[in-house]
Amino acid sequence: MPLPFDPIAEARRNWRSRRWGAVDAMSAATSITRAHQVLLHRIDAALEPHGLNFSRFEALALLHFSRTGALPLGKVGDRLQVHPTSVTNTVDRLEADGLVRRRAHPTDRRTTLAEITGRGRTTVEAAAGALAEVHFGLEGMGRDDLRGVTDALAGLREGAGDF
Amino acid sequence: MPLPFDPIAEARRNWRSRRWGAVDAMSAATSITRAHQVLLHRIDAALEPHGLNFSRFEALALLHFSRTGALPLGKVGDRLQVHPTSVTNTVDRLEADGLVRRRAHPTDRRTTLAEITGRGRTTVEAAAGALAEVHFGLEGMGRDDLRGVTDALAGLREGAGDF
DNA sequence: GAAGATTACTTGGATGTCCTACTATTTGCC
DNA sequence: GGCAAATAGTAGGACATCCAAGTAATCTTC
Repeated sequence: MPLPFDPIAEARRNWRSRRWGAVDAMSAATSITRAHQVLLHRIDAALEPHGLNFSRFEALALLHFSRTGALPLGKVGDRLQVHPTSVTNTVDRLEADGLVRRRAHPTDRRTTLAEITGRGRTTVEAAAGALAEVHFGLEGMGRDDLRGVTDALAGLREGAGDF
Repeated sequence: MPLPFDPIAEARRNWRSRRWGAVDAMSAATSITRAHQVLLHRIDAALEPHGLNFSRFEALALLHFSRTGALPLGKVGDRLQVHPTSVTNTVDRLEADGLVRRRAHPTDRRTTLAEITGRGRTTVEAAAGALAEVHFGLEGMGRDDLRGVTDALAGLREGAGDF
């Protein structure tokens, strides 16, 4: 059951009346936090029938797109912007499910490659279809809003040193 | 060290060439996910000297704003859009730190109230200042972008049944 | 060419979130 | 009144993420 008011609009009023400052940033940060929560829930629900969550889907898609179907774990972490230990965890699970295989790097024995399997490829294709069907949990938003949000946040990502 | 390209722009190219669909939604969802990660990290870093994380700060601010300084735990969860068990966990920690106190509801014995303490109020005031100083981790974004993002995501939140 | 620094990955531990299931209390309805 | 249904909070468990530290291999530099 919905609240009878927008909680972020209410927070704006409170912040303003206390003169706490950065009201627009507070609103945007809170909106992004909540949007992320809603999105992740919807996306994971769409992926659940395929045995994936969003992290594992992203890793699998990255391998699927790669030239040879295999990448060093470190590269996966760089591209998905997650901690090395999270990559280990993600690949552990993908490997246990038979969607990915660990392989030795041909020349650098420090490096482990994650290689997508045939089952990994069919799974990620089906999962991508499921995500597209639910519009990544963003069903209600129009193209202009989608692009507006993406563009506005690109500056943030760049400022964070992503690219 | 930054990537030599925007990973989301690269993902767009891959999705388009595979005809996976919902490219704009994919870009927006991925942008929001990453933005959330960056934001949360910066916000928690700003709050760390005050012994808070974002969840505990939000709960504390909500109590601080409330008329009597006390709210049922359930109301806190509704307003912050978090699971009841997360509220229990959050209040456990705030109580252990002496920033909040559990009290019995005067008439409904099922209900527990969380009441902010004097130390809770001084802490949340200081923490709010720290957050405003770093613009909630959104330093680089202008007012128009901040408002644009907030407005665009309001529809999503409403569609999710928040209000 | 050998020692020290760097890089790649994993392990173990802390945190935080959610879900399911449970107890206690109150409300609704006949 | 009394009993079923709903509500409030908590405990226990699963899962994902990060950090710190450890091992192994490679690179750098003199």
